[in-house]
Amino acid sequence: MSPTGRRRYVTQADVARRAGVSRPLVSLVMQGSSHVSEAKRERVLKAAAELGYLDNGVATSLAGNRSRYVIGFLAQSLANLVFVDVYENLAAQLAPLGHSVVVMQGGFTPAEEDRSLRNLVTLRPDGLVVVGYAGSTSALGAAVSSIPVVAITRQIEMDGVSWVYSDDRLSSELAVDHLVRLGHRDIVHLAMPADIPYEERADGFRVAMASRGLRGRVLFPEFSARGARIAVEKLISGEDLPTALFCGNDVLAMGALEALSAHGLEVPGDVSVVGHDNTAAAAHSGLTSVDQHAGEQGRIAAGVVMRMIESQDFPSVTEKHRLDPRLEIRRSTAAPR
Amino acid sequence: MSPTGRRRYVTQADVARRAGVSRPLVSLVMQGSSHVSEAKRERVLKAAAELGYLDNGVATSLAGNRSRYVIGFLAQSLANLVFVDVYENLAAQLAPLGHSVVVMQGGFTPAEEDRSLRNLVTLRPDGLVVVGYAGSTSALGAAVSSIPVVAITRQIEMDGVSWVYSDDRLSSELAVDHLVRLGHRDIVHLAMPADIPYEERADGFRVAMASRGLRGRVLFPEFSARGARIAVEKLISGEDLPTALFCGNDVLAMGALEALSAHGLEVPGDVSVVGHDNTAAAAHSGLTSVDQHAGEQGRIAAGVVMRMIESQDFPSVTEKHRLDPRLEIRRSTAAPR
DNA sequence: GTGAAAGCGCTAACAA
DNA sequence: TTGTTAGCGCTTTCAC
Repeated sequence: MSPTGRRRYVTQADVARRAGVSRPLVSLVMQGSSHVSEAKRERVLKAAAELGYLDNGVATSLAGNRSRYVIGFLAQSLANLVFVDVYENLAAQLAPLGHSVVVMQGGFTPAEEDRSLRNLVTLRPDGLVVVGYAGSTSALGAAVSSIPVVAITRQIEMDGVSWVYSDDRLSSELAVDHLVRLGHRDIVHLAMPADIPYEERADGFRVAMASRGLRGRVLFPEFSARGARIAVEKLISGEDLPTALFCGNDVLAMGALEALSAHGLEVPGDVSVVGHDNTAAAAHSGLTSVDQHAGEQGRIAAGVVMRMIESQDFPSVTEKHRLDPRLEIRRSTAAPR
Repeated sequence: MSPTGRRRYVTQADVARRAGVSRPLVSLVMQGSSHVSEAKRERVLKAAAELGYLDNGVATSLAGNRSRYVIGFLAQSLANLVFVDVYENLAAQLAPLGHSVVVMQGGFTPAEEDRSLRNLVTLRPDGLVVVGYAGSTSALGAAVSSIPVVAITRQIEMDGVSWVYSDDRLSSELAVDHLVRLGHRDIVHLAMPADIPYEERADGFRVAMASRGLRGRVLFPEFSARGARIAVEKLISGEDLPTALFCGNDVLAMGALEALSAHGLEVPGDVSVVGHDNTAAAAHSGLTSVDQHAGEQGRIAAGVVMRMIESQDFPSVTEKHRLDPRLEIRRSTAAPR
């Protein structure tokens, strides 16, 4: 025990001593090098097991390891299941290869996102995946100058940044098309905040409505289920209720459903509701929702980071992937009365 | 650019050169030491900003920094909002102090949990918070021998491990008491899997029922909303439906609600349903649910890790916190018909 | 208040 | 196949 009371982890030096070999030899064994005699390899492995050796990724990283990567994952919010979906698929793809992904939550303000990004970069990950990034591009630029970055959900045009993106304008087009075909003409869009970069969802809605000769109303509630609930309650009490609601994401849609049911209004009888992201919440509540293939985006991102990390001439090589969303129709949408 | 195409991050040496000071002086400034002249401090800060210096937590950690901690957070599942709730409160508590928390997802099998734990420990965090830990205690022991660990949701009696725990037996007692008072006598418990350590929830249910002279049935569905749905469908088709369902957590409860509504059964008219964790999902669907104060657990854990890290004689000092859950009553429960 | 020197645990040339 | 020697970027004595 050291003076501070902290115990030391077992190091490769400890293992080497016990196995009666040199220190670097232990390193070779740990990296799975094939240039080690079977006898020594076994001695080293045995000693390591006996001592309870746990490799020190910090030292490894400092020394410049190039075999097991750690990927940083910056999620705007962990409370939103789409992001978790992306993460799980990304991690599942990378884990079998021996790489790990560490997560940090950003936030909804650029300041929070910047702070989290810095904290994450401090760990010197070999690559970065950001999803729903709302931070400053300058902060991203600083990271990018040294490691590969892939942005999900945003098309960030920057040297060294790849992106995987589901077409948000098409999302809105799909939702509007579905509702209009059912016979709706008065549709309100509960949008994501304008300051976090999902403006294409709202723009797409306006365009989709306009192209059909309809005028769509766009509301910007506070970004939470509660905010959506309040916004919808205002519509109800103002007798300004449309026949359909298209929500920027499922979280907002949940709030809308709550408000509607609290006021005795039926879905889809009185109001049809469409969400976005097709999360578990949507499935549970029978919500029609736009699916942006979050899992697939995570899987694609895994491939992209790996290729970027191993590319000989980063940051000049970037990839851009655009996916087409699709609509999952459930019982929350029907023809208006 | 190095031969591999990777650019180098700006180091303190670069900053020192530019500011015309020695290398260690930059280190002092970065740590906010007060033993630096104002003039040099400014020169250093200016140079750092111009160069875009980002501190290297890896090197810092290796060198044995003791001022900004990184806490590892191992969550069984990020798709379960209770865990996210714990994380957010923990992080919110630590962030203002300059510490950061990195997240890794474990899993539902000991093997997965062990692997994630190792990956996390590899980053050499200054402390560890595990929630819903289902891994082997030996793997935990290896980590624990060097850093403070606090377990949430589990009472792990081990040297160097503190815990924060909401009384799971009481949870079941609260749920059963509520339902029995309403007049229910036939209650089924959809339990969490027996192999991940939540057996106290099921045990508590059995005890609570027995003490009232009732025999409670306990089912172990596959651990997912889908598993619960299938289990409840089986009850329905077997005409074996109780008047009330107490679910091990809200995810299972969501599945139960789905199955019920799919078969035209009313909640609470035909069946009352109680969940556990009082997540956003419960709030959205009007589900009565046991609240285990997840946020509060996260906040407490933050204090505990900090005290343990700064304790002079870790691992001898551990703390144990037990909370009393409470029942949040919503519209999913009522007297049986 | 500031600089010089040593070392954290590991990997990567290079020799042997 | 193995050992030797440096050095990653930082903090920390310890002198000055």
